[in-house]
Amino acid sequence: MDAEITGAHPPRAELRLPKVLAALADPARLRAVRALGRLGESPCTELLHAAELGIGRSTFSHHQKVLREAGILHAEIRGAQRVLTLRRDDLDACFPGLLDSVLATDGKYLD
Amino acid sequence: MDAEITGAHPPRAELRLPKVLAALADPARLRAVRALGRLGESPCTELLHAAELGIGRSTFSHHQKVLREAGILHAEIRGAQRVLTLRRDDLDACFPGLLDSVLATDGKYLD
DNA sequence: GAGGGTGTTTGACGACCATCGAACGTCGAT
DNA sequence: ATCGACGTTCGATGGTCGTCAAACACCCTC
Repeated sequence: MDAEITGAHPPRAELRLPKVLAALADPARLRAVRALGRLGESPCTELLHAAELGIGRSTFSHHQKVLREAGILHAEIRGAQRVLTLRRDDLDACFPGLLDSVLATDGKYLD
Repeated sequence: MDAEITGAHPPRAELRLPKVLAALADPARLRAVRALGRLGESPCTELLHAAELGIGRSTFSHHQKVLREAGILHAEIRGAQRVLTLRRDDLDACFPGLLDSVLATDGKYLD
């Protein structure tokens, strides 16, 4: 049965800018978010490969948790896998222009 | 004689998004940047008080250095004090919309 | 129900970070 | 020359972070 990850997603009113910025500040997480922005949605392992992060599964799991707890992405259990999506509506409501800016930034300014 | 702080300000082409985000992710630095956005320009001590950071001078000096090395602000020696300004043009050129978003975010999403 | 794929959790380790106080250098004014 | 305001630098401390490997839990399929 499909299900939410209860308790792990902060509601919109509890999003905080410093936490969001800190979550986006790590190069691996930033690449994952930008890849997810292109893909629309993606299971963890698929995103791990698509973003070419060069890190292990457990480390990615940690990053995914940080992004989730910052309110940046949403995880939904679908069958055997967790499908990740960006929380575009909530981010745009709280921090207008921030996500668009991060997704649109030229790749030459990444590393 | 008035002077630049040579060597401490990265040129526009060397700005990096993870570094900028990391610099903005600290609550004290974020408040300082937002206060500086309101003031336009400000000497260190004045900004330290205007932003109500609750930290000492040496700690503020450290934060100012982090922001400067990330390319977020510019420091100019004017007489006995350092006058700080945001590098709006460079930030807007590299990360369109980012600074505006950070400055415009509602204060209720800060802490 | 056995097996393979998927992702999490735990413990550990090294690196980095925010903070402070004290000492220092510099500038303008007295 | 001395003084006070301004800001930096240094060393130390306590906390947080990114990474990994190993072990675990879950789900789907055969």
